[in-house]
This record gives sequence, C-alpha cells and structure tokens, in this order.
Amino acid sequence: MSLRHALLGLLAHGSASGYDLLGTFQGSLANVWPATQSQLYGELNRLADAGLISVVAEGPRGRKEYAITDTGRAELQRWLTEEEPERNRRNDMLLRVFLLDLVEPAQARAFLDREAALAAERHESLRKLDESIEWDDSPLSRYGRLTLEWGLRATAMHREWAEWAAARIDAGGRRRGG
Amino acid sequence: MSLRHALLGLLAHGSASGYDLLGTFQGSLANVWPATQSQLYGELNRLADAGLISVVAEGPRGRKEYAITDTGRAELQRWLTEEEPERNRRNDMLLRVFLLDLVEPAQARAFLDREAALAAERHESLRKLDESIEWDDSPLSRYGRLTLEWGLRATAMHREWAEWAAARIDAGGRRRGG
DNA sequence: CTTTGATATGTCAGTAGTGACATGTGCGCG
DNA sequence: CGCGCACATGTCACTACTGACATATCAAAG
Repeated sequence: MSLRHALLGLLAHGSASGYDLLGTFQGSLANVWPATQSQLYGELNRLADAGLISVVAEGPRGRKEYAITDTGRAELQRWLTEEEPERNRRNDMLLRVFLLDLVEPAQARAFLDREAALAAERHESLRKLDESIEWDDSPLSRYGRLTLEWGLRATAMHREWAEWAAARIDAGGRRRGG
Repeated sequence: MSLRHALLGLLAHGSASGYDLLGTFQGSLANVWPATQSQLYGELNRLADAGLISVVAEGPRGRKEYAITDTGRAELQRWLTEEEPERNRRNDMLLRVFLLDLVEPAQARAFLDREAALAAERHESLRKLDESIEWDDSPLSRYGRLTLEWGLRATAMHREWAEWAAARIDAGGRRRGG
C-alpha cells in the first residue's frame, strides 16, 4: 500500500490536485514508484474518505486541490519511522538467467550482452539527468540526490555483473571442451 | 505472467508435482520469484488446460506429476529469447529515501544505518549460501551461480550506498550550520 | 493402534495494479 | 470565433498476488 504513502508524502510538501500529482508520478517518481492515473484518482478518494487528506479548494474543470491533514501527517510519520520497507524480491531478469541453460550458450551470451548494454544506457541517462538538475541545499534536493545516486550505482553494478557473467559463459564453454 | 514461465522452466528440467515445485519456489527460487501455494496450484491447472504441461503420472495422496509438453517448450523458448524482461521499478525503500526530509535528520540517519546493516546481513547470508553449495559444471550450477553473484553484488552495492548516504546526511547537517 | 507431521491439492475473498474507455472544460492561437 | 490541446476526473474489466481456510492421506514414531 505504498502508493497511499507516496501521495501523503507529496502532499506533505504542499497541496496539489490529482493532475499535479500525476505529473510527479510520471516525472521524478517514475523510477521509484510508478502509478497509473486510474489508480491515483481512486486512491485520492479513498484517502479523503479516510480523513488522511482533504479537499481545500476547487478550481476550474472540476479541479480538486488536496492537502494533507494532521491525521495524514501522523500516519506518514508512522510509516516512515516504524514500518519496515517491503523488499520486492521478484526479478524477471534474474529468473531468466536462472533458466538460461535452456537455450544455446550463444543466446545466453546475447541476453547478457543486451543486459550490459541496457544498463549502460540507463546509467548514462541517469548521469545526464543528474547533470541537468541544479541541486541545491533544499531538503528535497538532498534526498532526491540520494535516490538518484542509488540508480547510478545500481546500473553500474548491473552492467559490470552482466559483462562478468557474459565472460564466464565463454569460459564455461571452453572448460567443457578442455 | 512470469510465474507461468518459471513453472515451465522448472518442468523443462524434469517432471514434478505441484508440491515438489512449491519446495523449489520456497528454496532456490525464493530470492528471484517467490510464489504462494494457492497461486502455484491454480497456475498449474491453467497451464495444463492450455496444453503447455500435462499430467504424466498420479501418485498417492492425489499427487499429480506434471511434465512440459512440446507446446510448452516452444513457449518457454519464445519467452527466453524474444520477450523483453519486465523491469520492476517499484522500490519501497527508495520511495522512503525520497521522502526522508519529512523526518528529523537523526531519524533519516537511523534509517540508512539500518539499511546498511540489513544489506550487510543479507550479503553475509548469501556468501554463506555460496560457500555451502558444491558448484559443479552442470548447466544449472553455472547459471545458478550467476544469479547468486548478482545478489552478492547488489547487497554489497546497497550497503556501500547506504553508508555513503548516511555520511552525506551528516555532512549536509554541518553544511547548513557553516 | 493412535497420533502427529509431512505430503498433497484445492477454494475463496480481498488488495494492488493495468490499460482502455468515457467525459467534460478552459485557454490560447490563428 | 472556433479549433485543438492540455487540463481534469472518473469508471470498468481484467490480471497477479496474498493469506486464510479446507480437506484428505500416508508413514513413522510412540
């Protein structure tokens, strides 16, 4: 149920409409906690029903501006400090590696090459993003930078691993022969 | 729908019952693609209905032994070589880091310390697992080792990042003062 | 012989997330 | 003035996954 807390967290930084929040989810939050429009509007209504947020203004085109309530802030604090983060262990890519003995070594090698290339691409795109942002001393800037750094390190690690693994497949093939 | 392909992949290595497969999902596959019992039995029936697997023997206690069919093998091949792995971007832990400016620096620091400690623990447990397994030249051994190595590198990276981030929070606090 | 635990499969209600569809409005540009 | 795009919210059917419940059997230990 982290979407709930993501919304509370964003609203804790300032009131906003569903549409505004959607923009954030498709922007800076896309790499951390993506959400679809339908899910978002539904959750906002549920949060309002539960009294964790409330409509503070209505604008043109039916726009509803939400703000976090005291109850909502308390819940957010509780979540941040007391609740253990859910570790998402499912990894489609690793599942495939686990089963990679079912295809020819050349295909396994191609798979890992592709992983390495994609990780490199993703790393580069994060690096550019990092450069393009004007980081300042604001709290959001400080912690946003930490998450981006995680992405940089994760993509670097993934690339190195894939290259190592690809080389190991070649070595394994040779070992079988000799 | 990767559970489907995980099951096909396991059955491609040899026929087994739902109960056997459940053991694998709670064992070696737990860190890659966990699945509950209810989900597993349901999917096996759906796979059999679709003709991707078939019951090849019935044992005591209603045991049903499944084997992969040619259609199933073809589908597995297609999945492994043609379908792009789903990248799971949702990360509860990173979402919290992103919102960590909402709590006191000391609490943020504690959060990251805990992350570092947990990553170290997980790394150590994987290292022991690695040592305890007698890796041979079998294909399953070779590719299983690659996934484990990914885990080792991921936990190491995560720990280093958390330690770096914790230090950065301290530095940020001082910078604000000076 | 009885009890216990591992083997073995199944159902069900509920939650989270997806993608498509539906609908209407205000703003700026030509 | 009217056209199109961005703004803005909502519904719906479907899929994946979870945790709890239900049920029965065989083997071994006491």
